[in-house]
Amino acid sequence: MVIIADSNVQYKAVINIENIVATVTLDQNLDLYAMERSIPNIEYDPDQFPGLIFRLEQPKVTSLIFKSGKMVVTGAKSTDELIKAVKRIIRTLRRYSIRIIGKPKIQIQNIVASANLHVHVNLDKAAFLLENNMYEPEQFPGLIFRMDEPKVVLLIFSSGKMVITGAKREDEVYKAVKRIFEKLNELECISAVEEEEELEL
Amino acid sequence: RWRKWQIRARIQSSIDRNLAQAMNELERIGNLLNLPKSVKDEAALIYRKAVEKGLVRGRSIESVVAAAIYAACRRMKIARTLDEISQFTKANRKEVARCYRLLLRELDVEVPVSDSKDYVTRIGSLLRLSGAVMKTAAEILDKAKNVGLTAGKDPAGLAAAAIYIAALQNDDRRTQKEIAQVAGVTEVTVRNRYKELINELKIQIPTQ
DNA sequence: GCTTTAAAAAGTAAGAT
DNA sequence: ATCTTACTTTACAAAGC
Repeated sequence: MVIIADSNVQYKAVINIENIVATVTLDQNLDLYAMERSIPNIEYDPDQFPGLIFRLEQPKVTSLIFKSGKMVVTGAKSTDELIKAVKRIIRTLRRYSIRIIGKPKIQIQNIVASANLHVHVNLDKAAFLLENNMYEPEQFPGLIFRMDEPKVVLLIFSSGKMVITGAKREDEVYKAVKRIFEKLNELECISAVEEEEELEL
Repeated sequence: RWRKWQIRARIQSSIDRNLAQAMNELERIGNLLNLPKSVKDEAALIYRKAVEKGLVRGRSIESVVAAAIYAACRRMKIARTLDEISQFTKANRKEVARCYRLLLRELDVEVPVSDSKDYVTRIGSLLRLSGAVMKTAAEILDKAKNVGLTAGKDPAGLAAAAIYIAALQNDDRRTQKEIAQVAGVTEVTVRNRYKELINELKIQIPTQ
Protein backbone atom coordinates (compact mmCIF):
# COMPACT_ATOMS: atom_id res chain seq x y z
CA MET A 1 0.00 0.00 0.00
CA VAL A 2 1.31 3.38 -0.96
CA ILE A 3 -0.06 6.63 0.30
CA ILE A 4 0.74 9.62 -1.81
CA ALA A 5 0.44 13.08 -0.40
CA ASP A 6 1.26 16.10 -2.47
CA SER A 7 1.60 19.43 -0.75
CA ASN A 8 0.96 21.50 -3.88
CA VAL A 9 -2.47 20.09 -4.45
CA GLN A 10 -4.57 18.65 -1.67
CA TYR A 11 -3.98 15.20 -3.05
CA LYS A 12 -4.11 12.11 -0.93
CA ALA A 13 -4.41 8.78 -2.65
CA VAL A 14 -4.19 5.32 -1.17
CA ILE A 15 -2.99 2.96 -3.85
CA ASN A 16 -2.87 -0.82 -3.75
CA ILE A 17 -1.39 -3.20 -6.28
CA GLU A 18 -3.98 -5.97 -6.40
CA ASN A 19 -2.79 -8.35 -9.03
CA ILE A 20 0.16 -8.79 -11.36
CA VAL A 21 -0.07 -10.93 -14.48
CA ALA A 22 3.25 -12.11 -15.86
CA THR A 23 4.60 -14.55 -18.38
CA VAL A 24 7.57 -16.77 -17.57
CA THR A 25 9.58 -18.33 -20.33
CA LEU A 26 11.55 -21.52 -19.79
CA ASP A 27 13.64 -22.38 -22.83
CA GLN A 28 12.46 -25.97 -23.11
CA ASN A 29 9.38 -28.04 -23.75
CA LEU A 30 7.48 -29.68 -20.91
CA ASP A 31 5.60 -32.95 -20.64
CA LEU A 32 2.37 -31.81 -19.04
CA TYR A 33 1.00 -35.35 -18.77
CA ALA A 34 4.07 -36.44 -16.79
CA MET A 35 3.67 -33.40 -14.57
CA GLU A 36 0.03 -34.12 -13.95
CA ARG A 37 0.94 -37.65 -12.91
CA SER A 38 3.71 -36.71 -10.49
CA ILE A 39 2.68 -33.37 -8.98
CA PRO A 40 -0.26 -33.31 -6.53
CA ASN A 41 -3.07 -30.72 -6.63
CA ILE A 42 -2.73 -29.94 -10.27
CA GLU A 43 -5.55 -29.41 -12.75
CA TYR A 44 -5.01 -30.46 -16.31
CA ASP A 45 -7.79 -30.93 -18.82
CA PRO A 46 -6.41 -30.32 -22.31
CA ASP A 47 -9.90 -30.49 -23.79
CA GLN A 48 -10.95 -27.58 -21.67
CA PHE A 49 -7.76 -25.56 -21.72
CA PRO A 50 -4.27 -26.26 -23.13
CA GLY A 51 -2.53 -25.12 -19.97
CA LEU A 52 -1.94 -27.01 -16.75
CA ILE A 53 -3.11 -25.15 -13.65
CA PHE A 54 -0.76 -25.06 -10.70
CA ARG A 55 -1.61 -23.20 -7.50
CA LEU A 56 1.13 -22.11 -5.13
CA GLU A 57 0.01 -21.40 -1.58
CA GLN A 58 2.82 -19.09 -0.53
CA PRO A 59 2.99 -16.56 -2.13
CA LYS A 60 -0.56 -17.25 -3.22
CA VAL A 61 -0.41 -17.24 -6.99
CA THR A 62 -1.78 -19.40 -9.75
CA SER A 63 0.19 -20.39 -12.77
CA LEU A 64 -0.86 -21.77 -16.09
CA ILE A 65 1.88 -23.96 -17.48
CA PHE A 66 2.07 -24.77 -21.19
CA LYS A 67 3.91 -27.49 -23.04
CA SER A 68 6.04 -24.89 -24.81
CA GLY A 69 7.69 -24.15 -21.48
CA LYS A 70 5.89 -20.82 -21.21
CA MET A 71 3.79 -20.03 -18.18
CA VAL A 72 1.40 -17.34 -17.01
CA VAL A 73 1.58 -16.39 -13.35
CA THR A 74 -1.30 -14.43 -11.81
CA GLY A 75 -2.19 -13.24 -8.35
CA ALA A 76 1.05 -11.68 -7.14
CA LYS A 77 0.64 -8.38 -5.29
CA SER A 78 4.15 -7.07 -5.83
CA THR A 79 7.14 -7.62 -8.05
CA ASP A 80 9.03 -9.19 -5.14
CA GLU A 81 6.19 -11.58 -4.52
CA LEU A 82 6.08 -12.46 -8.20
CA ILE A 83 9.79 -13.28 -8.34
CA LYS A 84 9.60 -15.29 -5.14
CA ALA A 85 6.61 -17.20 -6.50
CA VAL A 86 8.33 -18.05 -9.78
CA LYS A 87 11.37 -19.35 -7.91
CA ARG A 88 9.17 -21.52 -5.72
CA ILE A 89 7.18 -22.87 -8.62
CA ILE A 90 10.36 -23.96 -10.35
CA ARG A 91 11.74 -25.42 -7.13
CA THR A 92 8.52 -27.38 -6.72
CA LEU A 93 8.66 -28.71 -10.26
CA ARG A 94 12.25 -29.86 -9.66
CA ARG A 95 11.24 -31.48 -6.39
CA TYR A 96 8.93 -33.70 -8.40
CA SER A 97 11.79 -34.55 -10.73
CA ILE A 98 10.75 -32.30 -13.59
CA ARG A 99 13.98 -31.20 -15.26
CA ILE A 100 14.17 -27.46 -15.60
CA ILE A 101 17.17 -26.06 -17.43
CA GLY A 102 18.38 -22.48 -17.29
CA LYS A 103 16.83 -19.52 -15.56
CA PRO A 104 13.31 -18.29 -16.26
CA LYS A 105 12.64 -15.03 -18.07
CA ILE A 106 9.91 -13.10 -16.27
CA GLN A 107 7.87 -10.41 -18.03
CA ILE A 108 5.13 -8.42 -16.35
CA GLN A 109 2.19 -8.17 -18.75
CA ASN A 110 -0.38 -6.36 -16.70
CA ILE A 111 -0.72 -4.74 -13.30
CA VAL A 112 -4.13 -4.26 -11.71
CA ALA A 113 -4.37 -1.75 -8.89
CA SER A 114 -7.03 -0.03 -6.86
CA ALA A 115 -6.92 3.49 -5.52
CA ASN A 116 -8.96 5.76 -3.32
CA LEU A 117 -8.83 9.50 -3.87
CA HIS A 118 -11.09 10.20 -0.88
CA VAL A 119 -13.31 12.55 -2.85
CA HIS A 120 -16.66 12.29 -4.59
CA VAL A 121 -16.52 12.20 -8.36
CA ASN A 122 -19.31 13.64 -10.50
CA LEU A 123 -19.46 10.90 -13.11
CA ASP A 124 -22.09 12.60 -15.25
CA LYS A 125 -19.94 15.68 -15.57
CA ALA A 126 -16.77 13.63 -16.09
CA ALA A 127 -18.47 11.59 -18.80
CA PHE A 128 -19.33 14.82 -20.59
CA LEU A 129 -15.94 16.49 -20.22
CA LEU A 130 -13.41 13.66 -20.40
CA GLU A 131 -12.25 12.31 -23.74
CA ASN A 132 -12.12 8.56 -24.44
CA ASN A 133 -14.53 7.61 -21.75
CA MET A 134 -17.53 5.41 -21.52
CA TYR A 135 -20.11 5.67 -18.77
CA GLU A 136 -23.02 3.27 -19.01
CA PRO A 137 -24.61 2.90 -15.57
CA GLU A 138 -27.14 0.47 -17.01
CA GLN A 139 -24.27 -1.87 -17.66
CA PHE A 140 -21.61 -1.03 -15.10
CA PRO A 141 -21.44 1.55 -12.28
CA GLY A 142 -17.97 2.82 -13.10
CA LEU A 143 -16.83 5.29 -15.72
CA ILE A 144 -14.27 3.69 -18.02
CA PHE A 145 -11.48 6.03 -18.98
CA ARG A 146 -8.73 5.15 -21.45
CA MET A 147 -5.63 7.17 -20.65
CA ASP A 148 -3.01 7.64 -23.36
CA GLU A 149 0.00 8.36 -21.17
CA PRO A 150 0.58 6.18 -19.28
CA LYS A 151 -1.46 3.84 -21.45
CA VAL A 152 -3.82 2.38 -18.88
CA VAL A 153 -7.54 2.03 -18.37
CA LEU A 154 -9.20 3.36 -15.25
CA LEU A 155 -12.58 2.36 -13.88
CA ILE A 156 -13.67 5.38 -11.87
CA PHE A 157 -16.47 5.24 -9.32
CA SER A 158 -18.41 8.07 -7.77
CA SER A 159 -16.98 7.13 -4.37
CA GLY A 160 -13.56 8.27 -5.52
CA LYS A 161 -12.33 4.70 -5.59
CA MET A 162 -10.99 3.28 -8.82
CA VAL A 163 -9.34 0.39 -10.57
CA ILE A 164 -6.28 0.93 -12.75
CA THR A 165 -5.35 -1.78 -15.21
CA GLY A 166 -3.15 -2.25 -18.23
CA ALA A 167 0.03 -0.92 -16.61
CA LYS A 168 3.28 -2.76 -17.16
CA ARG A 169 5.28 -0.99 -14.44
CA GLU A 170 4.22 0.07 -10.96
CA ASP A 171 5.21 3.69 -11.56
CA GLU A 172 2.68 3.86 -14.39
CA VAL A 173 -0.02 3.16 -11.83
CA TYR A 174 1.08 6.01 -9.57
CA LYS A 175 1.46 8.35 -12.54
CA ALA A 176 -2.00 7.46 -13.81
CA VAL A 177 -3.67 8.07 -10.47
CA LYS A 178 -1.95 11.41 -10.06
CA ARG A 179 -2.89 12.38 -13.60
CA ILE A 180 -6.55 11.42 -13.28
CA PHE A 181 -6.79 13.34 -10.03
CA GLU A 182 -5.36 16.46 -11.69
CA LYS A 183 -7.62 16.01 -14.67
CA LEU A 184 -10.79 15.53 -12.65
CA ASN A 185 -9.77 18.46 -10.51
CA GLU A 186 -9.24 20.77 -13.49
CA LEU A 187 -12.58 19.75 -14.92
CA GLU A 188 -14.19 20.39 -11.52
CA CYS A 189 -15.59 16.90 -11.27
CA ILE A 190 -14.37 16.47 -7.71
CA SER A 191 -15.98 17.43 -4.43
CA ALA A 192 -14.86 16.83 -0.87
CA VAL A 193 -16.07 13.86 1.10
CA GLU A 194 -17.90 14.78 4.30
CA GLU A 195 -15.72 14.16 7.34
CA GLU A 196 -18.37 11.90 8.78
CA GLU A 197 -18.27 9.70 5.71
CA GLU A 198 -14.50 9.77 5.70
CA LEU A 199 -14.37 8.37 9.20
CA GLU A 200 -16.50 5.36 8.52
CA LEU A 201 -13.83 4.09 6.19
CA ARG B 1 -9.81 2.98 -64.35
CA TRP B 2 -12.37 0.45 -65.32
CA ARG B 3 -10.99 -2.08 -62.82
CA LYS B 4 -11.17 0.40 -59.99
CA TRP B 5 -14.71 1.31 -60.90
CA GLN B 6 -15.57 -2.38 -60.98
CA ILE B 7 -14.17 -2.95 -57.48
CA ARG B 8 -16.03 0.02 -56.14
CA ALA B 9 -19.25 -1.21 -57.73
CA ARG B 10 -18.77 -4.64 -56.20
CA ILE B 11 -18.22 -3.18 -52.74
CA GLN B 12 -21.26 -0.97 -53.19
CA SER B 13 -23.43 -3.90 -54.15
CA SER B 14 -22.30 -5.90 -51.11
CA ILE B 15 -23.13 -2.94 -48.91
CA ASP B 16 -26.51 -2.66 -50.61
CA ARG B 17 -27.26 -6.33 -50.05
CA ASN B 18 -26.22 -6.07 -46.41
CA LEU B 19 -28.34 -2.96 -45.95
CA ALA B 20 -31.38 -4.56 -47.52
CA GLN B 21 -31.19 -7.48 -45.11
CA ALA B 22 -30.45 -5.20 -42.18
CA MET B 23 -33.43 -2.98 -42.92
CA ASN B 24 -35.70 -5.99 -42.75
CA GLU B 25 -34.27 -6.93 -39.37
CA LEU B 26 -34.54 -3.34 -38.20
CA GLU B 27 -38.16 -3.18 -39.19
CA ARG B 28 -38.93 -6.51 -37.51
CA ILE B 29 -37.18 -5.75 -34.19
CA GLY B 30 -38.32 -2.14 -34.21
CA ASN B 31 -41.95 -3.17 -34.53
CA LEU B 32 -41.66 -5.81 -31.82
CA LEU B 33 -40.33 -3.05 -29.56
CA ASN B 34 -43.10 -0.65 -30.62
CA LEU B 35 -40.57 1.93 -31.65
CA PRO B 36 -41.70 5.09 -33.43
CA LYS B 37 -40.55 5.62 -37.00
CA SER B 38 -38.17 8.36 -35.92
CA VAL B 39 -36.15 5.89 -33.84
CA LYS B 40 -36.10 3.31 -36.60
CA ASP B 41 -34.90 5.96 -39.04
CA GLU B 42 -32.19 7.02 -36.63
CA ALA B 43 -31.11 3.40 -36.16
CA ALA B 44 -31.00 2.95 -39.93
CA LEU B 45 -28.73 5.97 -40.21
CA ILE B 46 -26.38 4.58 -37.56
CA TYR B 47 -26.39 1.14 -39.14
CA ARG B 48 -25.56 2.55 -42.55
CA LYS B 49 -22.52 4.30 -41.08
CA ALA B 50 -21.45 1.04 -39.50
CA VAL B 51 -21.65 -0.95 -42.73
CA GLU B 52 -19.84 1.73 -44.68
CA LYS B 53 -17.03 1.57 -42.12
CA GLY B 54 -16.92 -2.20 -42.40
CA LEU B 55 -17.85 -2.72 -38.78
CA VAL B 56 -20.29 -5.50 -39.54
CA ARG B 57 -17.62 -7.87 -40.87
CA GLY B 58 -17.33 -10.91 -38.68
CA ARG B 59 -20.43 -10.02 -36.74
CA SER B 60 -24.05 -10.91 -37.26
CA ILE B 61 -26.15 -8.28 -38.99
CA GLU B 62 -28.80 -8.87 -36.37
CA SER B 63 -26.64 -7.97 -33.38
CA VAL B 64 -25.28 -4.84 -35.04
CA VAL B 65 -28.84 -3.82 -35.93
CA ALA B 66 -29.83 -4.37 -32.32
CA ALA B 67 -26.90 -2.24 -31.15
CA ALA B 68 -27.87 0.50 -33.62
CA ILE B 69 -31.43 0.39 -32.29
CA TYR B 70 -30.17 0.72 -28.74
CA ALA B 71 -28.00 3.70 -29.69
CA ALA B 72 -30.92 5.28 -31.55
CA CYS B 73 -33.23 4.82 -28.55
CA ARG B 74 -30.70 6.53 -26.32
CA ARG B 75 -30.29 9.42 -28.74
CA MET B 76 -34.02 9.83 -29.18
CA LYS B 77 -34.61 9.39 -25.44
CA ILE B 78 -36.87 6.41 -25.87
CA ALA B 79 -35.97 4.07 -23.00
CA ARG B 80 -35.33 0.45 -23.92
CA THR B 81 -32.89 -1.81 -22.10
CA LEU B 82 -30.32 -3.95 -23.88
CA ASP B 83 -32.18 -6.96 -22.52
CA GLU B 84 -35.46 -5.87 -24.09
CA ILE B 85 -33.78 -5.37 -27.44
CA SER B 86 -31.62 -8.47 -27.45
CA GLN B 87 -34.52 -10.75 -26.56
CA PHE B 88 -35.70 -10.38 -30.13
CA THR B 89 -32.38 -11.49 -31.58
CA LYS B 90 -30.50 -14.77 -31.59
CA ALA B 91 -27.62 -12.97 -29.90
CA ASN B 92 -27.49 -12.45 -26.16
CA ARG B 93 -27.21 -9.16 -24.30
CA LYS B 94 -23.45 -9.49 -24.02
CA GLU B 95 -22.97 -9.73 -27.77
CA VAL B 96 -25.29 -6.80 -28.49
CA ALA B 97 -23.49 -4.78 -25.81
CA ARG B 98 -20.19 -5.60 -27.50
CA CYS B 99 -21.52 -4.28 -30.82
CA TYR B 100 -22.90 -1.18 -29.13
CA ARG B 101 -19.47 -0.38 -27.65
CA LEU B 102 -17.98 -0.86 -31.09
CA LEU B 103 -20.41 1.66 -32.57
CA LEU B 104 -19.59 4.15 -29.84
CA ARG B 105 -15.86 3.83 -30.40
CA GLU B 106 -15.79 3.70 -34.18
CA LEU B 107 -18.57 6.01 -35.30
CA ASP B 108 -19.15 9.67 -34.59
CA VAL B 109 -22.39 8.93 -32.83
CA GLU B 110 -22.99 11.00 -29.75
CA VAL B 111 -25.01 9.14 -27.17
CA PRO B 112 -26.05 11.01 -24.03
CA VAL B 113 -25.65 9.33 -20.65
CA SER B 114 -28.83 7.37 -20.10
CA ASP B 115 -31.47 9.31 -18.28
CA SER B 116 -33.63 7.75 -15.60
CA LYS B 117 -36.40 10.17 -16.54
CA ASP B 118 -36.69 8.44 -19.90
CA TYR B 119 -37.54 5.30 -17.94
CA VAL B 120 -40.24 7.18 -16.07
CA THR B 121 -41.94 7.77 -19.40
CA ARG B 122 -41.49 4.15 -20.38
CA ILE B 123 -42.69 2.62 -17.11
CA GLY B 124 -45.43 5.21 -16.80
CA SER B 125 -46.95 4.38 -20.15
CA LEU B 126 -46.76 0.64 -19.53
CA LEU B 127 -48.57 1.10 -16.21
CA ARG B 128 -50.84 3.81 -17.60
CA LEU B 129 -49.86 6.25 -14.91
CA SER B 130 -51.14 9.79 -14.86
CA GLY B 131 -49.07 12.71 -16.01
CA ALA B 132 -49.06 13.96 -12.44
CA VAL B 133 -47.40 10.81 -11.15
CA MET B 134 -44.78 10.92 -13.86
CA LYS B 135 -44.13 14.58 -13.21
CA THR B 136 -43.65 13.92 -9.50
CA ALA B 137 -41.31 11.02 -10.25
CA ALA B 138 -39.26 13.20 -12.58
CA GLU B 139 -38.96 15.85 -9.88
CA ILE B 140 -37.77 13.26 -7.39
CA LEU B 141 -35.13 12.10 -9.85
CA ASP B 142 -33.96 15.65 -10.47
CA LYS B 143 -33.46 16.19 -6.76
CA ALA B 144 -31.74 12.84 -6.41
CA LYS B 145 -29.34 13.69 -9.19
CA ASN B 146 -28.58 17.07 -7.66
CA VAL B 147 -27.52 15.54 -4.39
CA GLY B 148 -25.42 12.91 -6.15
CA LEU B 149 -27.62 9.95 -5.36
CA THR B 150 -27.84 8.58 -8.86
CA ALA B 151 -24.23 8.09 -9.96
CA GLY B 152 -23.49 4.54 -11.03
CA LYS B 153 -27.00 3.33 -10.43
CA ASP B 154 -29.22 1.63 -12.97
CA PRO B 155 -31.56 4.34 -14.32
CA ALA B 156 -34.37 1.80 -14.61
CA GLY B 157 -34.12 0.99 -10.90
CA LEU B 158 -34.03 4.66 -9.97
CA ALA B 159 -37.05 5.41 -12.14
CA ALA B 160 -38.93 2.46 -10.68
CA ALA B 161 -38.38 3.66 -7.12
CA ALA B 162 -39.25 7.26 -8.00
CA ILE B 163 -42.47 6.08 -9.61
CA TYR B 164 -43.33 3.95 -6.60
CA ILE B 165 -42.98 7.01 -4.37
CA ALA B 166 -44.70 9.36 -6.79
CA ALA B 167 -47.66 7.03 -7.17
CA LEU B 168 -48.07 6.83 -3.39
CA GLN B 169 -47.94 10.60 -3.11
CA ASN B 170 -50.57 10.95 -5.80
CA ASP B 171 -52.94 8.41 -4.23
CA ASP B 172 -52.43 5.87 -6.97
CA ARG B 173 -50.63 3.08 -5.12
CA ARG B 174 -48.76 0.56 -7.27
CA THR B 175 -46.95 -2.45 -5.89
CA GLN B 176 -43.19 -2.66 -6.03
CA LYS B 177 -43.68 -5.97 -7.78
CA GLU B 178 -45.62 -4.62 -10.74
CA ILE B 179 -43.29 -1.66 -11.12
CA ALA B 180 -40.20 -3.84 -10.87
CA GLN B 181 -41.57 -6.16 -13.50
CA VAL B 182 -42.18 -3.56 -16.17
CA ALA B 183 -38.96 -1.75 -15.29
CA GLY B 184 -36.95 -4.91 -15.77
CA VAL B 185 -35.32 -4.85 -12.33
CA THR B 186 -35.90 -6.90 -9.19
CA GLU B 187 -38.09 -5.88 -6.27
CA VAL B 188 -34.99 -5.81 -4.12
CA THR B 189 -33.50 -3.13 -6.32
CA VAL B 190 -36.68 -1.05 -6.25
CA ARG B 191 -36.72 -1.36 -2.47
CA ASN B 192 -33.07 -0.40 -2.12
CA ARG B 193 -33.45 2.67 -4.33
CA TYR B 194 -36.71 3.53 -2.57
CA LYS B 195 -35.13 3.47 0.89
CA GLU B 196 -32.25 5.59 -0.31
CA LEU B 197 -34.48 8.19 -1.96
CA ILE B 198 -36.75 8.39 1.09
CA ASN B 199 -33.89 8.77 3.53
CA GLU B 200 -31.61 11.09 1.61
CA LEU B 201 -34.31 13.34 0.18
CA LYS B 202 -36.33 13.29 3.41
CA ILE B 203 -39.47 12.36 1.55
CA GLN B 204 -42.64 11.91 3.56
CA ILE B 205 -44.75 8.95 2.58
CA PRO B 206 -48.48 9.16 3.28
CA THR B 207 -49.09 6.57 5.99
CA GLN B 208 -51.81 4.03 5.31
C1' DG C 1 -13.88 -14.76 -31.03
C1' DC C 2 -13.62 -18.55 -27.18
C1' DT C 3 -11.48 -21.36 -23.43
C1' DT C 4 -8.55 -20.37 -18.13
C1' DT C 5 -6.34 -17.47 -14.24
C1' DA C 6 -6.30 -13.37 -10.81
C1' DA C 7 -8.12 -9.02 -8.55
C1' DA C 8 -10.44 -4.59 -7.42
C1' DA C 9 -14.34 -1.34 -7.79
C1' DA C 10 -20.22 -0.82 -6.96
C1' DG C 11 -24.48 -2.32 -8.61
C1' DT C 12 -27.64 -5.83 -9.54
C1' DA C 13 -29.44 -10.61 -9.40
C1' DA C 14 -30.78 -15.20 -7.77
C1' DG C 15 -31.55 -18.61 -4.42
C1' DA C 16 -31.52 -19.79 0.34
C1' DT C 17 -32.73 -18.87 5.11
C1' DA D 1 -36.22 -9.12 4.68
C1' DT D 2 -31.33 -10.26 4.76
C1' DC D 3 -27.38 -13.14 3.50
C1' DT D 4 -24.39 -15.52 0.32
C1' DT D 5 -22.70 -16.26 -3.97
C1' DA D 6 -22.09 -14.75 -8.50
C1' DC D 7 -22.16 -11.97 -12.46
C1' DT D 8 -21.36 -7.10 -15.02
C1' DT D 9 -16.56 -4.00 -16.55
C1' DT D 10 -11.18 -3.35 -17.44
C1' DA D 11 -6.24 -5.43 -19.05
C1' DC D 12 -3.05 -9.32 -20.32
C1' DA D 13 -0.43 -13.59 -21.57
C1' DA D 14 -0.38 -18.51 -22.75
C1' DA D 15 -1.98 -22.65 -27.19
C1' DG D 16 -5.57 -24.32 -29.71
C1' DC D 17 -9.95 -24.39 -31.69
